Amino acid sequence: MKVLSKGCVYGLRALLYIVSEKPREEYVNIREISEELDISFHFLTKTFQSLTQKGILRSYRGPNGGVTLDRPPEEVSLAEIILTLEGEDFFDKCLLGLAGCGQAAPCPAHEFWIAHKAELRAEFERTSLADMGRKINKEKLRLGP
Amino acid sequence: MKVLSKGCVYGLRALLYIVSEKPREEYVNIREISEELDISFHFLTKTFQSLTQKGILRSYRGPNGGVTLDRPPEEVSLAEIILTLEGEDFFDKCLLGLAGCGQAAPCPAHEFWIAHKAELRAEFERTSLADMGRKINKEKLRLGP
DNA sequence: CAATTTTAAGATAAAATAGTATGAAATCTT
DNA sequence: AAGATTTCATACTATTTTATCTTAAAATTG
Repeated sequence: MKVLSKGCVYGLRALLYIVSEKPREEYVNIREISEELDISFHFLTKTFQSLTQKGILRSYRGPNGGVTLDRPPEEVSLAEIILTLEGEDFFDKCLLGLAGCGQAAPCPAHEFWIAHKAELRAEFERTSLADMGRKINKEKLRLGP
Repeated sequence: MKVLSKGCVYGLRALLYIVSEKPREEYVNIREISEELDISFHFLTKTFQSLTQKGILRSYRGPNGGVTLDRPPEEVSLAEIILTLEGEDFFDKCLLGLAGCGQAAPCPAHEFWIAHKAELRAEFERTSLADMGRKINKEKLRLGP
């Protein structure tokens, strides 16, 4: 049950690194993060662009530039990060992948699947970056899959 | 949030077709199912092999051969079908895809993710093929994604 | 024995995902 | 102002996964 794409996981790990290792408001060099977490620099760069556009990160170009959280980590939910990196329709998919599935023509799994997705979304909404940062296991952040 | 592979979805749709359209114990021609549901015959064939090996389906070769449910649909859970077609480790994966994540070295999402997977699994366990068959929307079964 | 139908394994193709390359724009240092 | 640094943006390539097709074998029927 692979739920998140690699890009999304990279983004999450990187955000957790920033939250747990760096002072708030300090611009962190992307190259440093990529080396520290063993993630391709250019790939991470792309992921960060989406997070910057969404207002989760703030960026600064030029020497000593980098990225930093644009808001306190308490105000960034896991849901927002995932929706940004996986697409806003993340929670809208039918379990059986049927395009026409919906209130009007529900698939046999529609009812319970919709309830289940709502629960999951709520859980993701109430989990903030700060919450996750607190639970972090620093050694593990850098270990890939 | 794509959770199931196409093979798994095909298998489910095909099982639902058998349950809802055919008398119990009657061998159904695989080619017929593949044409009726617009699924590649050979692909479906492979999927059915797994279901047969698992004892969900029973098969019969030769003229008028085919597949039929090996057990009453009340006794086949959605969980069993999914575990068969997606692999037995379906519910064991870390949200962040970290190989080392577990009780000993939990990732920041470990706790709630494990609870969530358990719930989902329970839901899948108590949903039977018969339950789903009852909710079926015949036209929709054949529409692809 | 000939026709039919599932089983099985391997090759091929298509799609999705991941990663790379390049150059432009912004900012800093001198 | 010039040159260095660093993010931004887009386009391209490679890899992996998923899906499909090909071929041939085994079982069953008539």
